[in-house]
Amino acid sequence: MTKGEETRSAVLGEAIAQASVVGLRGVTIGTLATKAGLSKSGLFAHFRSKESLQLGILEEAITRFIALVIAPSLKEARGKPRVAALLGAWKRWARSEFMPGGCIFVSAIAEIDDLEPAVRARLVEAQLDWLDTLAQAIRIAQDEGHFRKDLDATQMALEVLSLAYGHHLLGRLLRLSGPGSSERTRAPRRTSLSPAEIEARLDRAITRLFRDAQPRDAR
Amino acid sequence: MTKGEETRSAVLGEAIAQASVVGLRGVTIGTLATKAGLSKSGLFAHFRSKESLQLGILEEAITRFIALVIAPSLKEARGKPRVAALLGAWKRWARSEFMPGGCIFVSAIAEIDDLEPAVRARLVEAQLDWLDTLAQAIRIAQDEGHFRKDLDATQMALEVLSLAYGHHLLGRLLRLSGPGSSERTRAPRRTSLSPAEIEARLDRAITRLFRDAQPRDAR
DNA sequence: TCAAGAATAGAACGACCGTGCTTTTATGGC
DNA sequence: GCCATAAAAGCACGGTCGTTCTATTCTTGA
Repeated sequence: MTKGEETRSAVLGEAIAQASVVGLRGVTIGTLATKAGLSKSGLFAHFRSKESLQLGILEEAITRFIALVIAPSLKEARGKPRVAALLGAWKRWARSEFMPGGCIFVSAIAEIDDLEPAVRARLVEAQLDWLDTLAQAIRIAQDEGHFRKDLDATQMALEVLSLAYGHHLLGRLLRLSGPGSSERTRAPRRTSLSPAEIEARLDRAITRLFRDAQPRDAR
Repeated sequence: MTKGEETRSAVLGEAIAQASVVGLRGVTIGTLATKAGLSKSGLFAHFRSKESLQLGILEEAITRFIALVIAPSLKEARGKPRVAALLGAWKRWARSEFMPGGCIFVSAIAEIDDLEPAVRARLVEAQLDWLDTLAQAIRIAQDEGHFRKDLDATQMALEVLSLAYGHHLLGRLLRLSGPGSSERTRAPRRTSLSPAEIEARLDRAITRLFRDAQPRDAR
């Protein structure tokens, strides 16, 4: 790998971290350059525009997603184990140390309205692929007899992904509201919810989904 | 209402629309002033800092949320009807015409990492209140015998909200990927998903949740 | 080893950001 | 209808944004 490619990929690593926190739009060339130990123009030379930088970040994230989530799971046994592996890998992905702000795709989807059209299109493509992968794994699980035949695989994939994304959002909401929050006075007997709680409850929800998806005679 | 209060609230209305699209952080004083037909400094005088503007936007959104979602639903009959009303009102809320970018809270939660601490704290407070309201309504439904006694109300509230937020994100992801997207070639037989589809599937998921929550003898 | 070319730095640009200060204009109670 | 006061505009500031152009330093293959 040539020197240029090397720094470019190092920059993208930093950029992913930054984007996961402040969003794709919030990644600033100046700040990114400083963090990466480059001058603004030195960094800029690698990407010839901000849009192309954003596309580069997204592409790098997609590559890592495939390597860390999709590929290992596809090596698992067909059927329920593979579906479970996909979800387990995603949960690990969502708290990867290289994305301190959580899953970069969730952030990007939330800010989709003001993304450059090309970036938005690529994001949609990637998410549809991911959804399709999930649905396909579920269909295979149906064929294997692990899940009910009359199950709607698309529906289940969508539910499971929604639960994951929703819990991810809510978990981060609480993670960043530590004991420093001004007044703990009000709100007397409030629903107990810590980030760890939320993760456990996501597990519970998915477990229930899986149980419901099993053939009747297996329940 | 004095003139100042009048324009202030008009500005906040515009600001909510803007924030739902570009996020709280993306709301710029200059752009907002232009949209509202004011000069930058004229608008700035109403809020003495950007942080206080953001807090004002959030507070106004919370007020509207209570008026449009919480209050009407609490007038519904105790039990399942009230829970259903809350969810129905939320779905209407999420596509209110005054929030062209979708639910402002979902956007805000996604960008929570880089919100001013005070704004973040208020957002957390509001979301916990909302979650609590939902859980409480579910508990009442249990007392009324509409839902199983051994149900975990917090768990169900979290699941339902996660599904709503997750579907909201994914629905918007597709809504903004109209027929203009460059290449429709690849990805041959892809899972059929339009925004309307997604909303219908959210309904299906919630219906299933409700059915599972009913006492066994009612199923 | 040395030159060709890649990689980076430096300085500058116009535009917009949030925020103060001063001045002008509109409002509303007497 | 006048006038104290509220509301809005005008203007200027230091900073940062993305981007361009030029100059310098480093890589690398013959």
